[in-house]
Amino acid sequence: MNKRSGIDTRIRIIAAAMDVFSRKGYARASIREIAKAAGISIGGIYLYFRNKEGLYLSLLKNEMQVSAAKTKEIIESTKSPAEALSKYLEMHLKYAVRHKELILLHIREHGFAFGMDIKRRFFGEQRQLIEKIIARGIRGGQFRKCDPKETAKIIMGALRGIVLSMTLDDIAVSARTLNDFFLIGLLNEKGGKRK
Amino acid sequence: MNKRSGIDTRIRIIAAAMDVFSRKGYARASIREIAKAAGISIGGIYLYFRNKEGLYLSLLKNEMQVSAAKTKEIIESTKSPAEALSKYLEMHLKYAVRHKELILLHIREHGFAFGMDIKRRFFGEQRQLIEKIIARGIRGGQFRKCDPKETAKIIMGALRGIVLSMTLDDIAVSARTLNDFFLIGLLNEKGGKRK
Amino acid sequence: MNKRSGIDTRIRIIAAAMDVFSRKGYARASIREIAKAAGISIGGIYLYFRNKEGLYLSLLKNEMQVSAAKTKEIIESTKSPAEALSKYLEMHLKYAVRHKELILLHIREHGFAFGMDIKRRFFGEQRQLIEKIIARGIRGGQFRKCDPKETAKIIMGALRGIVLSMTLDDIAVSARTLNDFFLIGLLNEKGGKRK
Amino acid sequence: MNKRSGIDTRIRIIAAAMDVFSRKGYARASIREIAKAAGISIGGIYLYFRNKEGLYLSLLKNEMQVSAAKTKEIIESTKSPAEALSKYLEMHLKYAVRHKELILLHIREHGFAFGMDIKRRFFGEQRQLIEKIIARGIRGGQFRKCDPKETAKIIMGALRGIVLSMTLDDIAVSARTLNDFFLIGLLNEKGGKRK
DNA sequence: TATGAATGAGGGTTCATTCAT
DNA sequence: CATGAATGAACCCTCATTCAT
Repeated sequence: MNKRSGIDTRIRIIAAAMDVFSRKGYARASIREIAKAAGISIGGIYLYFRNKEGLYLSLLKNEMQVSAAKTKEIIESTKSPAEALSKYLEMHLKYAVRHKELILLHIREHGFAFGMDIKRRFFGEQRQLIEKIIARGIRGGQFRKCDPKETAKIIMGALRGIVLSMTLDDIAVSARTLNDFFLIGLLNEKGGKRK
Repeated sequence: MNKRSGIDTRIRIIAAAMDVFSRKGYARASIREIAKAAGISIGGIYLYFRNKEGLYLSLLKNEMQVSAAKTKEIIESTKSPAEALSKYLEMHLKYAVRHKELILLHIREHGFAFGMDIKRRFFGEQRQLIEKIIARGIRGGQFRKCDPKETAKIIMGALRGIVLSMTLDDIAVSARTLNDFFLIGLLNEKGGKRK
Repeated sequence: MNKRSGIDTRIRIIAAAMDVFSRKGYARASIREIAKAAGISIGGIYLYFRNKEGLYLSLLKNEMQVSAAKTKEIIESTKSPAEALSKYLEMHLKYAVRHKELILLHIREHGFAFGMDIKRRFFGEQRQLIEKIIARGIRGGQFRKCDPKETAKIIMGALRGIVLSMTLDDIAVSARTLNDFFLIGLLNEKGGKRK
Repeated sequence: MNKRSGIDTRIRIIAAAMDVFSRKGYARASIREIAKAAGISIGGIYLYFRNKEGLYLSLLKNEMQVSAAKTKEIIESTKSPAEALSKYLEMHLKYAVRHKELILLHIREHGFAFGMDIKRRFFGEQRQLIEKIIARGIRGGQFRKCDPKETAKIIMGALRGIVLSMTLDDIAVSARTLNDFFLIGLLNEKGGKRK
């Protein structure tokens, strides 16, 4: 009945899909429910997305683009490696608190036939960013000597796990404690005093 | 083809279920496929398990019991807190490498309506073990002062995430690096040299 | 073949369900068969009825509403108690002839977990109507003295049984004979000559 | 484990089947449950009965034979037609009270593909007995003139219905009231006083 | 663009029946 | 005689997808 721009409708579908997918997971979410949540007809969904898989993929791409952009911006605008790392951790923690379910969704559906490549590329890029920060920190003498690649992997994984635990086990982790944990092991003694 | 011992059949079903659940996740796994993989008829499954949920739960309980027993044994047979923590990390890492898919399965299905209580209890117990080790380490002066509970949470979460990353992203993490990362932040300077 | 009005489809499903349920009984009737008989797909049934039980209940409610309305109208438009009873018997007999299978269905499924309350209420109401007629007849001196409630129960039951026998045993009972049988026993000697 | 005579086992199966069929109806009764109730294995049932249908048929035949014999005996041992009819009604009423569920079972499963012929024959025979009594009563001047066949049909049907109502609607009907209802209409004025 | 009735494959589950022991 | 594990067809139901309107 209401004339709405196609763009608007598309956005509303994605928002609805996020909600439903997050609550139910991919398999248990139904197009019917997404359509209802989006205030559109079942068939309407298929005007904007090829199929359920396509809808999920759109979601995923969207999320990761936004996240990647935010990450890049934050990191590039910060000089000190320690501070950059701190900010990176903080950002992910804040994001996790706000988007618990979405994070859980993507982790759950990881290993899913489709979307794997997208996720792998995203995590790969994120890891390289961390790697660069660490390498920079070592070169500048702020961080102790270690393999930047290995350490980046561990940091990425550990962060992911902590965020996951917060979501799954309803555990609160303070940004401060998290920061301590990640940085104390990294910082050189002399530079060991956090800002 | 007919007539096999009940125990044997039960084991074969569980093995098949592990395989299929791990590859597909709970929702996408079908009893039909599990039955075929187990070389049994559809109805046969229901002679050994009440339903799909019961089958999954059996898997879960089994896994967690074994894992809990192993953990306890390892930790209790070790004196030094640092060493105990090291062994704990190493055990989980080894286990993760061997049971990638199963770990992914349980993480995926965490937050699932059923099985939640089992998982929460298991993780709770594991966390308490770590907590005790840390507290012991602090009392003994080997670990720096920190909140044992908070730190245990972080270690548990981080370890889970690293194991997850190894599985999802096909990333290898050496036990040595992992150990460094977790312990350096924890050890006091004087005890800072790893064994 | 595609696209028919929703109302039309609903009616066709109910008709098909009546047919199949009547021939097979509730448990042995399959949704597949009803769908085929209605010229609709399996899933189509579920667009109009919540489930098999809901479909049966719809049938039941429909039938009983129509029947109750007809009964009330007939009885209220008749002055003489004897005549009212006659008409009531006649109506049920005629109805039974036309809807053999449906009657059998409802009798069969009586005592069924669901629908019990609906049926009990319906039969209760019908019995009260008969009770009133009898009481009126006794007060007016047309019927011999007897317990109206007891007698109403017996008449209701007897009628149900006769209708059932007609259906099950393929026996024809003339309205005239039935009338004689039920009324001669009730009328006083003076009123013993039927109208 | 226990050695039991085949006959004994057969009887126990039939008793168990009566119980389960009565409570659940044919379709919803499971061989598994009957076997358990009979204290025998699933396969054991099939040593005594060809299949589920055969088991039900055996039950049916058994019931009807016993019932037919009892009926015949009672009626033939009674001289007065009115008394014979009274006794017939009383017997069925008593039987109905004791075997509610079984009666319901047979009515429910009437119209069932198999067993139809058995039931029809049984009811036919019973009706002929009533017919003979009525004819005898008319010839002897105790009963008013009426069509014996028609009336027998109605009596049989009515009785069945009343018994059914007692079962389904949990309604109690006293033998006395029933007797009055059936006989008063039949008796001539002069013979109007029941024994 | 938008609708929603219709489709039908495929899901979990049950259960009469068979058969090696 | 007796067992009960095993079978597989058939059940009810869901849901992604299509298409006439």
